Amino acid sequence: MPPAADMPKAYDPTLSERKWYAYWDEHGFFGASNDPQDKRPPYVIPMPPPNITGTLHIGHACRTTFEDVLIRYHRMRGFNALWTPGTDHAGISAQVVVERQLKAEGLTRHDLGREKFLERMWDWRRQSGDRILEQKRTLGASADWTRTKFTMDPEMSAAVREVFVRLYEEGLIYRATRLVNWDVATQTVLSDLEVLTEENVEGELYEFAYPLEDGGELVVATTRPETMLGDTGIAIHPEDARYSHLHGKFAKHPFLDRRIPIVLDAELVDIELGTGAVKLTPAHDFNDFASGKRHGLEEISIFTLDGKMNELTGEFKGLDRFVARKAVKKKLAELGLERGSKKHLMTLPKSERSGTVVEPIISTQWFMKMEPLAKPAIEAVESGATQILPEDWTKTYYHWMRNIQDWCISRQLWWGHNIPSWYCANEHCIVQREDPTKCPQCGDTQLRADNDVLDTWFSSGLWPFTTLGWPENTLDLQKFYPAADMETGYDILFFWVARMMMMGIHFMGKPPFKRVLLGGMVTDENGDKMSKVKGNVLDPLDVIQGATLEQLLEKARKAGASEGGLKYLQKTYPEGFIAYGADALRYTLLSYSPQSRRIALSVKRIEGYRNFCNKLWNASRYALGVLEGSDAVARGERPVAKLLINRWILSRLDNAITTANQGLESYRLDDSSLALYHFVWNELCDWYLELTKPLLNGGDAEAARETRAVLVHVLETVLRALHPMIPFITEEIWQRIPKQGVGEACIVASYPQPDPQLRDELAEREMTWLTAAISSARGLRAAKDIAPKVPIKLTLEGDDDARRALLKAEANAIATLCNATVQLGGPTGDVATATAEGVAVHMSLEGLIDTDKEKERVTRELAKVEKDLTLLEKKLGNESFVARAPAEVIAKDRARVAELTTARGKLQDALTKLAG
RNA sequence: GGGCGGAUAGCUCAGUGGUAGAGCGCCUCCUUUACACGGAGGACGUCGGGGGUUCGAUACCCUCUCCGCCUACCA
Repeated sequence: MPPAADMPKAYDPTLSERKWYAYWDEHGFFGASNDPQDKRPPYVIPMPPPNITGTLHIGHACRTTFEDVLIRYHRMRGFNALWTPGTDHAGISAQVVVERQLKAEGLTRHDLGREKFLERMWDWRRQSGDRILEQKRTLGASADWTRTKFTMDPEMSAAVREVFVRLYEEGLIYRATRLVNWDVATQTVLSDLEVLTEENVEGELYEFAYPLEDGGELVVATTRPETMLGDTGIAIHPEDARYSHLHGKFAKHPFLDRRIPIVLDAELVDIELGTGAVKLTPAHDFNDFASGKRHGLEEISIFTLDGKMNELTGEFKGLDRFVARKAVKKKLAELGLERGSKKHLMTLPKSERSGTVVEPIISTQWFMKMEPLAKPAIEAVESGATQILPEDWTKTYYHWMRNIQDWCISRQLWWGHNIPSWYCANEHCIVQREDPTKCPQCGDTQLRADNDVLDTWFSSGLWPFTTLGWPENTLDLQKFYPAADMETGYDILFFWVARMMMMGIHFMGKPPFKRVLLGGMVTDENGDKMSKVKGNVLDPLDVIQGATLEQLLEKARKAGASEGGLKYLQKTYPEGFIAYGADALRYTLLSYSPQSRRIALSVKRIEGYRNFCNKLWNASRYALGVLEGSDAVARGERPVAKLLINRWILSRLDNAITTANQGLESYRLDDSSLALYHFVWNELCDWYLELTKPLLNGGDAEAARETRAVLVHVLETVLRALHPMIPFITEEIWQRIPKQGVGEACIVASYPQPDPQLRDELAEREMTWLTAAISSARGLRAAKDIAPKVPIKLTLEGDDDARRALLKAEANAIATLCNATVQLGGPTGDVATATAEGVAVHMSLEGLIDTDKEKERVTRELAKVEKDLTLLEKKLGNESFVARAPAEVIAKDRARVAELTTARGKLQDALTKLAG
């Protein structure tokens, strides 16, 4: 392999162009190749097939990365990383996007016609599928096994139909006429989860009077005056003395020929609120509907499906519902029935799909009973059969599952699985697996198919088993059900995960996965949800490959960004992005704690990890340069080390590897990545590499040999440890390392494992003394403003024999790192003194003018020591503490007191000298 | 109204019953032979307020305030 010489001085983030693939055979043996054309059988496609789709969102980048790290880790541990990754389900986003496109063109799907609309849906899905594929590939996804299927594939459709019919036969799916949420723009029913509420909309609480049959009037209040056209009752509270005489009487509808009964309803009416009398519109309000059922009131629908007034509304017929609101108010005013109006803050239910105000209407729809399905799904989590991580979410899961309502599964859309039901002339409903030719009840052959389709989440909820060939008992099904991990965002815990749990348990007898890993939602750096309209969407490809502002604007425009969105882009990224590389983006995404619900992705942070990659790159260049021409070779085993720094770095390496493994095993990838980051930058680069320099140039051949052996081992090992997170750069460097018997590529090498035997506590303790001495000396140099080039004279003093021995042994290293001449002993002559970790460093001030600055510095240091000392002495003087605190805590504090006391003495001496 | 979460350095966030951590930002110095995408040094926190438990609380319990998210309802 080419050595360091051909490595550019700066890390090139675009090296992700060079990619290594893993393959495996039937024995689970992993091999590797950097030739994408390599088709050694049984070659496993390293990428999902191109027929996938989904939203374009950096959230997917996050999940792809998380998943890929786990895959790579498992592979390196030697497990067959047969993985069942999350699918991109087939629905909602595509419909929203295409419908938005149509809206922009001034069209609705009805203008386009069913066939053309579906064509357009497929087009969009193909495009977005290609795009996601590209994103995943660029990010380095290396799945050994993918199982991504499109829920609209024909075989899926057959499975969906089977599920529907079975649930119908079991009585879990039924047809009912109920009040449902209706979207008047797209003309479909919505499930509760698809209705969004807009907070604190300023509305009007309008009051008007119903004339009573026996004379007089009853004043009611409403935020929706037009619904009075559908009023069939007025409710009063049974204990309301103001109105009790009206019970059983009737009001007269002012415009329509209708008698309106006055009923008592303690459940609905709040005496304090409004006028204390409630108009009832059972056909258009959920509470009124319930109240209407209690009192047997008529349900009169007054809207058409597109949100206009229907033929039952007399003169208002044909008006849009909001126009009708004004017209009704005008008419009431003319009749002298208006009784006032107040401003009223309320929440407005809107359709997630179209953004229009949702209208409750009475409609016949398909429903699914949820309670019998939810119960075992709750039990699965309670028993631990399925674990939700982070665990906080289990509470939310239980809460939702325990309060679950029946699910309206039919939609009046054109994109989705058809509901396998048919109706004859007598309105008999037929549900069966094969298309029927005649009605089994009346023999009618003129059958009409149900035009409705199923809610997207119905088929998505079946995904864990239908993609594996269900209802056939295939090998795949036996092998891959249940999956180990389900990795997704918490925002679809209810939509998708909960439904997969219920359906999986119902049809397969066990929950579909052992763990549910919920990641946070990726937002922009202000914590706002990414939205194409707002222009704050970060495309992973732009971050990885770089993009100019013009490119960003162009892309945003295409995606339908608003003017404000474009301005946001211009302001936030005036220069566009430079290429940060896939490794940097991956490392950034991993560094966020999975506990947090929000991942406020910041470009600065990505830059920080790009810098880390550069650091690693250059550390490797140094190491490879040092190794050149030597016989040092990495063998995957720890070399024997006698020298302090070598023993120390090996011990610290083991520490980092321990934490990395723990993190990977507990899905705390943030812990793993932080531990390795810290090891590489703050231990390997800041200390070890610097300390190898005096050893390698010191003329001691054995020391240099040992150091090279350790250096190559540490570098090779840490690259393997980092590989799952930053695969591109680690593979690139790893291929250049002189090594023997550690495999053909990092992607298939083994993951370093911790070994408690490798810990060297003595070395770690001694190293704290050494670094303390060096840092103290550097601090003194900085405090006295002595340029690095000017050599200084240091006298080192240890509190005990162990420290004195260490300082003596490492005098040469200290001299090199501090550009100093070093001797041991107490302070002589004019010196500046610093102490830490039981090590005092005296810097000679000969030839330097003594300044007040030095006094100031020592005084400050002394004050700090004394403050700590006072605190500790007070603590140790507390009898309760000494009596009750654990012995080791007390011993630790006592040792610290001793150390601080010595330090105080030295500093006081120094101060006296300065004064004298 | 109900549920869940959060409040820690200027910003974004980790964390722990034993005298506070990271990244970015800030200040000073340095182009030293791996790295200026760098190095050395430095400043900065009554860990939201108030109670309690404890020898000891930022951490555990209670309470208040503020902020998110989810959910129900508002004639």
